[in-house]
Amino acid sequence: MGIYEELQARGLIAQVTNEPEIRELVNHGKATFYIGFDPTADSLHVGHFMALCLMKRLQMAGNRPVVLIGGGTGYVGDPSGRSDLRSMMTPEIIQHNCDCFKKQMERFIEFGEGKAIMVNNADWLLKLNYIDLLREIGCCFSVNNMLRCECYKQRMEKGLSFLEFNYMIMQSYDFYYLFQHYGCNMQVGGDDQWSNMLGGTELIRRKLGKDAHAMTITLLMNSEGKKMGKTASGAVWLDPNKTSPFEFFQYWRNVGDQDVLKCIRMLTFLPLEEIDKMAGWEGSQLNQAKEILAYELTKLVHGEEEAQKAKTASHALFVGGGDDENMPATELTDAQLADGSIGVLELLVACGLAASKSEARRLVQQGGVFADGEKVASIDAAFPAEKLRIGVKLRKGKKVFHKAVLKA
RNA sequence: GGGGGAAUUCCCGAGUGGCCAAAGGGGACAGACUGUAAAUCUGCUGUCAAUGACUUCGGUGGUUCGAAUCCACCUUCCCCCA
Repeated sequence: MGIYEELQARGLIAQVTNEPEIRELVNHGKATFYIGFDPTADSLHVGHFMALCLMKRLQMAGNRPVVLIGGGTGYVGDPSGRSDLRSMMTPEIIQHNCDCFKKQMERFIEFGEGKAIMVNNADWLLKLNYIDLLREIGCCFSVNNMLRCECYKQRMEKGLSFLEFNYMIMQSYDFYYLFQHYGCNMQVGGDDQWSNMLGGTELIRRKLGKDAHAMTITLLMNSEGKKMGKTASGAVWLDPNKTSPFEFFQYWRNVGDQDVLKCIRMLTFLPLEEIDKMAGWEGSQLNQAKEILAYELTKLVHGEEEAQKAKTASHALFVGGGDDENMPATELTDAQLADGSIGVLELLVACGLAASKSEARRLVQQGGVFADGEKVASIDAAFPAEKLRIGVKLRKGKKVFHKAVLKA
């Protein structure tokens, strides 16, 4: 089984420009492919992670990865999959985000001589001259065709600025540039990038009369058709300071039944035979699959040690015992106490379990708050200093645990 | 450049002088049921020293006893004409 077949079996390939040629290319390690990452935040998220994994798989099969950091395209902003205008980022923020991306990527992909390379499109895009670009590249694009692209169609009602309209041209130019300077013959990206990527292959064909390829990765959707890797409070980040390994673990531990196998197949590096065995699992046995998924992913992103810790903590909290070693905790100071104790409401807010005291009040009144295993019955409940010094284990709802400790 | 419309709470969306902290839906959160899943039902969803008070309907001023609602200007967006 070649790498192409494996990717297919894992459900990772969404669309390709020319299947036989791409199959030939990647199965024989003859592809030099690039994936672009726009510095839209100061950490990578799950979507990026999928792309990096794909990169790694292709690299293991002998192909050469090129990581493109969008230091230049970040100035423009990709309208794909967006219903509104992206807020414009300052050069400082873009630079900062680029640096953060670089650091995180080095954990997943090996860079260096004969290995992966990293380039930044700021190096060539920022130098472009408007008139030259229009004459050289602009003439190759049909506005009529561009407007037919899905990524713009969605924006025709809400408004699309000329700035964003140019994103496709920038991305196409990247491919054109990499094709010439790095021998890059394939672009890989999320499925929402399809039209932007075709812009590149088209440009190469028109300008150079040569064929380049494009392959898109299936977007990871849950059974409700929503993009995975998002929580109510935002993306699931790879940066442990933004999404702790425990939270990361729990996110995957809690995916729906219908989505577990798909996630394992697409995201982990477990052998396919092993995954196929799980396909028959049902009911509570599927719970095991979720743990495997959570463990494997946490291991990939945060390392084996953190994965083990997260798993242990999860077991302690949900299966029983009372191990609170890896529970998220908040340290209180004497200043937060009044008359040697602190009320539940204040405590919940201090620990970040409630956004306001009103919310805390609601939680307690609805019976959703537990302290050391006991339901907190009244909003007037208070915790004395002696108790806090030992540590109070708080539970909000069924799944949110937090420890509050008074600093000695 | 000319004309017409729009902006409401996390999102969609009602509200055209007092009965508005603002209908309805979605989401989120909590309870019951469960397997840390899904479905379902219930509650809840601005803040606070909480039968009350305070802040919020794009922004800034104004009219009024009283403004999400009326007026002026500004900002952003949409539609039509060029």
